[in-house]
Amino acid sequence: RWEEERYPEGIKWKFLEHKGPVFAPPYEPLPENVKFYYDGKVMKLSTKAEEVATFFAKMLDHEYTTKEIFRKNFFKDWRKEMTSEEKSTITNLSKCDFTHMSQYFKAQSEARKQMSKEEKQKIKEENERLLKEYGYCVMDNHKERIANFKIEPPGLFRGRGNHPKMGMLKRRIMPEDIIINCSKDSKIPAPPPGHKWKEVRHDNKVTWLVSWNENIQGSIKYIMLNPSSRIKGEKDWQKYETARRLKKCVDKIRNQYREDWKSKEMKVRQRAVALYFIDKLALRAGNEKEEGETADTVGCCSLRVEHIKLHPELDGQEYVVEFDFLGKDSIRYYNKVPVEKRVFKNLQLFMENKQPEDDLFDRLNTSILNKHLQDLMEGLTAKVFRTYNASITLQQQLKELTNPDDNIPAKILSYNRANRAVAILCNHQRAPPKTFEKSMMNLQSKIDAKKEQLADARRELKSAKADAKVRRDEKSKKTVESKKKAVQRIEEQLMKLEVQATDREENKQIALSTSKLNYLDPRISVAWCKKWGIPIEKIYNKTQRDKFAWAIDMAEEDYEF
DNA sequence: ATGCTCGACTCAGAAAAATTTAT
DNA sequence: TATAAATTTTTCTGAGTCGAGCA
Repeated sequence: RWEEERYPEGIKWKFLEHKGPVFAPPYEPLPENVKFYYDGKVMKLSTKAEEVATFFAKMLDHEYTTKEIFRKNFFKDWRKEMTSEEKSTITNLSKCDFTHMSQYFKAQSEARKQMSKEEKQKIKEENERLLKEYGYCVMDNHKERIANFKIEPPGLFRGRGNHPKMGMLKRRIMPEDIIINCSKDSKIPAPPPGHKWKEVRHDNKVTWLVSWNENIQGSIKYIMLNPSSRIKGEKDWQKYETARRLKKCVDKIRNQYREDWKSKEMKVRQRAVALYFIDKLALRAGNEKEEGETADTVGCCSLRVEHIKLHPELDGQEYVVEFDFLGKDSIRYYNKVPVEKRVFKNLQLFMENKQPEDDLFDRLNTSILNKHLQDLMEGLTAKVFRTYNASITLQQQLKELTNPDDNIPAKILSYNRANRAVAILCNHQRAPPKTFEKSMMNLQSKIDAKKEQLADARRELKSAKADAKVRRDEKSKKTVESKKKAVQRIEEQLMKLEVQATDREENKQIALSTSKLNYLDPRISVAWCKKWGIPIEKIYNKTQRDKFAWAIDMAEEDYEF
């Protein structure tokens, strides 16, 4: 079994064979009748300029294309692709008219939807062929699914939030950009005809199969294995085992940081307050970021004075800290938290004589914090607290919310509520679905209809009972029984709908999947399912069952995180 | 020691695609 | 029963974390 350690320190595999990546399809120029207009006049673009223009045209309905930075970055990069003639003509983006191009793409996608069954089937088969050929590799003795075997196509960079590089051109990746990683004794993948790989290497200290440099941030991108693979699953399992080790010593660590709030050293106090936030609020570590290269977001260690407000008293509570900042992916974190007096006093001290844009923890960074954590427990880092607190919260909430007498849908509602508690803790949010209001109304009208149906069924039952009382024969007794069953069935259906409505309403802006996939020890969920006889499919879909296969056959109903 | 950069990996929500349900 | 709408699942790729290596 792969759960057992089989590799020497740092060695990730002994044998690795794969077919290399799938490249983005080449650009297909627009048909002659699709026009681009500049300053009201038709203009035929060179192929390169046209390709980049289509990227913009395809996004025309998106809010991005109205943003100043997006337009500026796009225009700058687009001009680099133009011929000198085009460059001298096209000098103002506002005079460019992409609407015809945009309409053409909309018509295309409409046509795609209207394709016949046979055509759709053909495309499906082609995708399956591609997956079969390029979607798998052999790592040691297993055939494993590859996560992202397709190279990202060229396009316009879309950052999250207020990203300074939004709209820049993401260039096309060629075989000459690609580094292949595989074992020496494997069949080396062949580059496309007429091309060469940048490099072929044989590094079994890393898990990736393919890498390339990306031109926006200058970072490296990788092709790696699917979460269902041994190499990812084993790592995932280890992550939860580390979090369980933290469970054993978390009380000691908490006592320690509470002591440190009183330390003579500023650095130690800051470390202790930051750790308290990470533990209590499940904040991310907060590495420093290069200014101007990315959106302005922060985590715990990079919090600035402007991100918190101190309220000696607020709404009847003492010592309230009000957090308001943008975290990962520019998701807003807003929270009012009552804290211990010592924490409050320390925060006042840290903020003394500082400007709003100054660091709150000026003597602290993630490296200092993680070094300290390493001393407290082997393998302990800031993110382990998130995993630990998420998993322990799920376990405890499940214990609290599961009612043994509930039916399966009600128990699943309890599960979702426990999951939701974790998502809220971790601040996993989503944009409310576009159709949310409408979908709630539909559900409500279904509930109303069901209620009426129930009332009818009850009336029928009543009259059947009266009838049976008079006639006192077998046949009318049977009628009563069947009417009773009908009422019960409808009651159950109604209840199911009401549960669904509650669940959906509570879930409006909460994203459950991130915590489910990355923070909750799956063995807790598996054990809960076993304990209450809930089919695992009700909790995990196919992908999730594949990812958590290790937990599904490992955990028994008495598993404790 | 310390700080900085880079590489490799995990984690993140949006969007597209597939599937299910309603009409 | 075909089509459209709603919902769920999968894909996509950007955004973090964290440790190693180097000056």
